[in-house]
Amino acid sequence: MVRTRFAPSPTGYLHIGGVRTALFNWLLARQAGGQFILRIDDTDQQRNVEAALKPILDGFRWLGIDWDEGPEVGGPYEPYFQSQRGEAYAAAAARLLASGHAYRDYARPEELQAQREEAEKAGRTFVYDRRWMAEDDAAADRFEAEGRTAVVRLKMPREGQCVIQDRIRGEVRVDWASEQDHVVQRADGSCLYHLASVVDDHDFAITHVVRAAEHLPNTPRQVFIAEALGYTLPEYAHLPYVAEPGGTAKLSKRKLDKYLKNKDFAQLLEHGQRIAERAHLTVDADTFNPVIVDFYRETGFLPDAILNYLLLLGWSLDGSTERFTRASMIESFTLDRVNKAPASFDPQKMLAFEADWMSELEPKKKVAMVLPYLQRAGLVSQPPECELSDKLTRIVTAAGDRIKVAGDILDFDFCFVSPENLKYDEKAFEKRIAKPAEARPLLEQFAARLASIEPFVAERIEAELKQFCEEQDIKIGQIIHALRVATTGQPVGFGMFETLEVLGREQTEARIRRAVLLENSEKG
RNA sequence: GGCCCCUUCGUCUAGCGGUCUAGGACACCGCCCUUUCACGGCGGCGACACGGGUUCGAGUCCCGUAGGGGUCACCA
Repeated sequence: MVRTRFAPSPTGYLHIGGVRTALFNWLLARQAGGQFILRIDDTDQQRNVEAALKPILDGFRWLGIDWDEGPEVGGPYEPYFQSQRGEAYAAAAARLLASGHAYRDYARPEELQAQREEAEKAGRTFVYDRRWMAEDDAAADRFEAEGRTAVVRLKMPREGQCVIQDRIRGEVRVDWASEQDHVVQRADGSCLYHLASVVDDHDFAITHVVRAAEHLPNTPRQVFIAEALGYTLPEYAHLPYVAEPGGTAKLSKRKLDKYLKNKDFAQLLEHGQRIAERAHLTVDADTFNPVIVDFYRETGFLPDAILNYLLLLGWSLDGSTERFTRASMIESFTLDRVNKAPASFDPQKMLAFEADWMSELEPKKKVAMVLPYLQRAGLVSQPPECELSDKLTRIVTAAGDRIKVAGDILDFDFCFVSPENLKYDEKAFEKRIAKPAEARPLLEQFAARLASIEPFVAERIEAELKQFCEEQDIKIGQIIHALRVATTGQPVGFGMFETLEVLGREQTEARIRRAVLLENSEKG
């Protein structure tokens, strides 16, 4: 049986690095037919755990990373909130005390701090001399008479080594002497994270502790606690962390300013912001960025693409397989092929995976993804008219790879506005319509021929325009750019004939006539 | 600073002593396709951090050096 867990603190957002850690845990459990558990590390007792947890659970749900036990679904080891398991931790602390693996310590924080600074000044490693350790009740009484209160501290070994067998790093050895007598229980009886974590992993029957490498230095003390409590150690696997774009430092949500200096990161963010703005999304400036999962959901990424990208950040099957579906990643994932070195987050490659997955999405699904953006932008009525889905299918098909994320549909907003509301790109209008002397007459003449195109479909439109060019003895390039600007307002877009078909005969004609009559000053 | 971890193209990586004049992907640069922008096709640029060993032979094993990172709480 394999049981893995991901243990988020309720912080109000789901970090992309956290998703990768969760993904690896999830993969391991799914592949073995085991369980993936979500445990909430809220020993810090925040005010509004529920609200801070929601974005995290929503994020996992959206990504399709489902948990077998945890918040909302419960499970045989309820509760899964550390804040509700204080008694279990306190009992463990008592056992540690009883067995002599921990002691009551009456030091005041400032006293220890002073010792610490002194040691640092003298250039030696701080080792607590256990001056305020109470080994018996008499000592405890004496300290209490001084008005001191006790915390429970681990009585760490001061010789020998802790040997950790890590599934990714191999054997890691640390001298016990370099460890501190960590506090595991406060004077008020509440317990600290390391004790809680070890107790939970044991009580929840976790078999594999797969977590970020930053926890590696914490592992000796956890091993000490687990062994003192007589627990069987779980398998440990410390993942290299996800590094910042273009760098090697750990990706953090608090260093956005720095990441903005990375061109690719800034570009991705701007891409998202443009979508948010046009779709009138109310986004939280604090969490709307490529480090946080919400960003991808709100701009219309595919969960499969994100998972695929994250899977390959620090793991590979071989030198060439890039594309993984959920099923294939569950089948192929193994811990021993996880890399040891940090992998830097590459916004461009993330987008490349997204584009790839999007290109294989059937039109029907694309339409469904894209529709909410048009509705929020106020470009289509709500509920949509029945012809709309047909129109959207044609747009989405014609747009093809140009729609990388669902929100990109708003690049084609010109399909949905009335001729008088069409906005023209100024430079394009100047270059293609205002300046060339032949543009307006050609447009007018072609507009006159629209009526004869039957049916009004791309193929027929193309034939008609080509014939028109032949008659006029011009190259197609001499009119098509003007035609594009006149009908879409844009210098670029998808196929011209598909565009006109989508717009329809009346719209096409009305737009050409408006463009022809338009003075430069009123392109608005 | 102590302790721990890491080190192949700009980035993600393949490589588990000879098949490596180091392979793939993203990015970048050309060319082709083309009504624009994309897509696509073809080609190009581009890396074993350094120094010692071991070995007939090292990207691959060992030891140093350098660099990078993580961590050192009555936070999680």
